[in-house]
Amino acid sequence: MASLGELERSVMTLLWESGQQLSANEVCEQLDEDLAVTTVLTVLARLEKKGMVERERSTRPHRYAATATREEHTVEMLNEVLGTALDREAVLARFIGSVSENEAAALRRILG
Amino acid sequence: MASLGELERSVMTLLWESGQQLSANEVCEQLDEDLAVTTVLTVLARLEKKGMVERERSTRPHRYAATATREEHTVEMLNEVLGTALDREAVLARFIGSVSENEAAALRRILG
DNA sequence: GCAACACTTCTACCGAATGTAGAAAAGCTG
DNA sequence: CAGCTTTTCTACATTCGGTAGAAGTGTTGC
Repeated sequence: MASLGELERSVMTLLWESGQQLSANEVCEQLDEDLAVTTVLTVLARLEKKGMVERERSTRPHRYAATATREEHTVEMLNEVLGTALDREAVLARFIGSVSENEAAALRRILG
Repeated sequence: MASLGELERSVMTLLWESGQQLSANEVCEQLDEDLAVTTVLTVLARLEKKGMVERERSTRPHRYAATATREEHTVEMLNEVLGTALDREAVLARFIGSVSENEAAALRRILG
């Protein structure tokens, strides 16, 4: 389970893109919408509960960072979806067939 | 967006497994839980709205069927997730690295 | 054609998740 | 300690999904 709401996703995107620990205030400023800091704090707390964000509590503005990179997270999601398949190989086959030729070529390279 | 609730998923599984059009009553009977038919009708209507189910309105017990096979649907989900990636090739590479050796072998075969 | 039954639609309620933020509490700094 | 910054608590609104009764519509046997 790692379904994210709209705002939660925006915050994650920010954390992923910044690649560093950010304070709630920094997140708040860098978001497009004009939200109260408490709102951002609530969202960060929820993301922490979901395990998507780690909080450094030893500094005074607490600092938050994504626990996984964006790519790692995406791969987790992919595996979650694949886990619902009855016939994994069949699904993989179709899936591979659905990506671009360039991507298929990259896969060939990777698979050796 | 095609996130499914528990019951919605059960109903889809049933439709996928039966592979045919079913009436609300049939779905109801074949479900493990003991639900009112109206409940099943509500769920089927919601699934129809989500585009996951097609309804034949010309027969009297309306008949419902999945619009895509289970595999097609899973692949769609995979593509949806992949669509959120910035660097698709990187994600694909990691993803492929996360499947079993057997599956990787199957992919090699498929990719020719 | 109508009564009785089958089926569908409407409406509603509940709980959980998410967006939103004020009020209150806690920590820091001069 | 006073005042500011930051965090926590609490709360409310909305939406989604599970659940189903009441009311409406279609069908069928007579």
